[in-house]
Amino acid sequence: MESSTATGGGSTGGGGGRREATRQKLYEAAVTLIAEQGFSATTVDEIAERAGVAKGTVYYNFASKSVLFEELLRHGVGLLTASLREAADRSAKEGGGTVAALDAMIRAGLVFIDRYPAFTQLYVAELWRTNRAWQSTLMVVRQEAVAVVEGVLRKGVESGELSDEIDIPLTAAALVGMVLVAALDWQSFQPERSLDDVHAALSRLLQGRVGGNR
Amino acid sequence: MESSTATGGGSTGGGGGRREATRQKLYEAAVTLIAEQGFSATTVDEIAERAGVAKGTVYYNFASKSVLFEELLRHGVGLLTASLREAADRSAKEGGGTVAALDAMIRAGLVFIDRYPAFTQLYVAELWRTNRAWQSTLMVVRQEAVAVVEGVLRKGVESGELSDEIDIPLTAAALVGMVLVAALDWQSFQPERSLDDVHAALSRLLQGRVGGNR
DNA sequence: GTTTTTGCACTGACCAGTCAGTTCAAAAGC
DNA sequence: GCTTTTGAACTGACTGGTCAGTGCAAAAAC
Repeated sequence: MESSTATGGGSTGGGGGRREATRQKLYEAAVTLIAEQGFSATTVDEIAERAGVAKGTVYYNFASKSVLFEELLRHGVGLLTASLREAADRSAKEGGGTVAALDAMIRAGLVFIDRYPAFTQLYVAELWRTNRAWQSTLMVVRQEAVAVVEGVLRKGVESGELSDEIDIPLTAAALVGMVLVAALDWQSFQPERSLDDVHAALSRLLQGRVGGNR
Repeated sequence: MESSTATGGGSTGGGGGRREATRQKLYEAAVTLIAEQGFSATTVDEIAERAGVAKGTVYYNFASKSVLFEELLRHGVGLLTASLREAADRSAKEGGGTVAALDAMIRAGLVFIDRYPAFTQLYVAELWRTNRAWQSTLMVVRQEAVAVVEGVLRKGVESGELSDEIDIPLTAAALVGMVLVAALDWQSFQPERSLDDVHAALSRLLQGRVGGNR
């Protein structure tokens, strides 16, 4: 269903769907390899080989190795952000309140990581690196994701559900970190656990049933 | 001065001898560079230059680039573990209970990260990578650190202070992640905040004053 | 006199990026 | 219909450069 049509219907660009399919294959190959080995240790030859494509094709489709990587990052974080936002909105519609919304976002985060573990790994590994070409891309993209969480927290404070003592940016970062790290640990070191287990543990922590009042 | 190595500390100039001093300088140079650029993107020549040492000296002191890195990891995580354990023990001696011990460990973690940001960054970036030579080293060393947190949680459950519903390994991972990510975010994106601010935010989260009962 | 460091030339592997050439399906010409 | 042309997509050998690691004689430190 993919490549045979060169017609491309109303799509822009001369080649139609073939090109997009190639790019997709390259993304997929790159994300796994870079997550496993890191950006510098992954060669363009490897990416091309894993995608089943010649090296030249990589450079036909992307200006450089790092441009390929940057577009990968943008695409992936876009997906995550959309997923978080959707979870928050749905929860809001169901009228569960702020804590329910946070909980829904935790679950959405876990589902995302479960589905795209390689991307998550790569994101975490690169996020705090300074001195790299794509650093600014990463910062923008990070802020987008954290902002979704901050938005929910802010609403909670405004509505009086959450104490106005809480530090919104720091708390948002901590929550994101909690989910990220717990999920990566789950994938790497306790893959036998179910998503529900992990969600339950994080939920308990969020709701203060670990260190909390009783 | 700013020494962001996790390798400094303890041994004063006198004890180690000339060779040890050289190794320290190499650790310090390597940790910063690798945190900034990643392992593969950092060259041995760079490390030697930053350490103010000839390239041959690197190979006189370490069998290879990756051996240097592995020893760096072991050393750094050793310091972190010791610091966490000490915080937990001191808190236990003061009789503050489990939550106080967890809180003390959070602070110890923050202090460590504040002192050795480069090491922390590098550790997080490498921790979930598969396929690398030092992967097994990392797993051992990670388990050591998480085990300290798990120990405290376990004690809390046994003494009835914590619900026995909590999932100890997952909760420990989540707590570690929370501290790690919040601290790295603090360093990278909100460096103007004080350690106390960050500690307070995390403390609140731990004690359930965010999503918790009231 | 032994250990450690230096300086530097050298090698062999590896790798990002290039480019001249190939493929093939659709459009144009007949 | 059928041949020819076009050009986007793709190919893979090749280049120029980089880098881990070596070898070694001489200096420095202890």
